[in-house]
Amino acid sequence: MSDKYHHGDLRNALLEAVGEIIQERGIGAVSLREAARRAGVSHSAPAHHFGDKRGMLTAFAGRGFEEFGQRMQVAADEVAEEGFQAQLGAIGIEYLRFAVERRPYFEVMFRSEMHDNTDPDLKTISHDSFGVLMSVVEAMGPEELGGAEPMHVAMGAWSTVHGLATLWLDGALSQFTDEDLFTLVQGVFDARNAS
Amino acid sequence: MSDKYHHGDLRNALLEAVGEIIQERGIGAVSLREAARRAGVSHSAPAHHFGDKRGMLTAFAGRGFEEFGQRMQVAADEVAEEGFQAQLGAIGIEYLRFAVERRPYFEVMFRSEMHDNTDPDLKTISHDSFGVLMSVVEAMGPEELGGAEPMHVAMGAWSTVHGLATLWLDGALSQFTDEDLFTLVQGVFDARNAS
DNA sequence: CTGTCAACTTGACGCCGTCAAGATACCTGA
DNA sequence: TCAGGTATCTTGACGGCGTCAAGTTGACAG
Repeated sequence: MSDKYHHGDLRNALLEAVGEIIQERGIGAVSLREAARRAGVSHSAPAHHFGDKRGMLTAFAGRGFEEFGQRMQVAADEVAEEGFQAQLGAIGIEYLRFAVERRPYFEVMFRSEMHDNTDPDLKTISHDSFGVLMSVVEAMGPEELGGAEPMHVAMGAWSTVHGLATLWLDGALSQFTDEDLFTLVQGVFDARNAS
Repeated sequence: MSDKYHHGDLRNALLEAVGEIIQERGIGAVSLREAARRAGVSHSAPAHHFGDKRGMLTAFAGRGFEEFGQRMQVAADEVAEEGFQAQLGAIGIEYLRFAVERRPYFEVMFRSEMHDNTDPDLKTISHDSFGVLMSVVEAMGPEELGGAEPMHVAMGAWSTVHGLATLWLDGALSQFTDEDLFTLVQGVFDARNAS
């Protein structure tokens, strides 16, 4: 399969390569030609599968959102019996865990200039991811919400973990280790519930 | 001055050009050569002032943090007599306002691969910006903090507004208008204080 | 076996960042 | 005043990049 003229699974191989490149050399090092090189094909083979660079990263982001959405759903389901606050906490922790463990996906997913955020498939799947959080909040009663709008509670939770994730990935929290990040988010959650 | 061999103020002109490029064509369109073109100099003139592309964006980020820190300080000072919660709110609003109004700066400031975040000057000035928020939180008494760690409260506030800002800039909140963004953050703050 | 079509290659174009070498203007000091 | 040095900017080159056009290969249906 490796020395065939037709690769057989080039599309997947290229997306795998994109992940490796980001992991090894950062998001700035991603190129169609480097991905092609790693997949063992010619420099313009990727264009036939993705159109252009943006198309390739859009497909990559789609893959990321797929795994992301599943992990959010699993995290929420696992603690469903422990109440809504536990679910929000679990989603938040899993959000950060995804950002750290799957950094290549996360970076492309939330960098609008990297992909085509008007792509219908991408819009659908990214919207679904947010739906996991939103459905938890919408299931909460007025007493759990403290009388606040569900949307405001959801956006507050989402913004906080997203902010922590991006600040950490951008090195703004270099004072903290990986370990610290999770004790930090727990502390932030606790501080919030306390006030 | 415009047709002199020596530009006279090239460094500033280039940084201005960078801002224009990002505003007009996005952060992906920034290049040393385009900045040079807009400043009316040859393609490799920028290298003499900034070393390389990363150096130019590091200087640009430094400019951004300078304005950013001043605005945070002014925002905190203006409502100093209204209490700590008012100060936190004012800082948060100003944070978002800066992200929206000065998007070119904000994007480069918080994209680690764009600049050199080991640069001593940049580290100092970005650390000072966070100091504005930190000093407000540290001035709060245990009753205002609800018994929580000051660092946790500060990180919670910072993460939330930073998350909102980046999500908005990345188009993840395309459902909301500019106007909505500020009513949204107010709603998020209110929802938090209510619970 | 043959025609068709998708998958991939080859080669070219202009833009990019970077480097080396050269040209120009300012500026100090005698 | 002017000579030399230095900072500033130009010119030209290199390889890597994204993209496009045209050609080649191989699978597969009839």
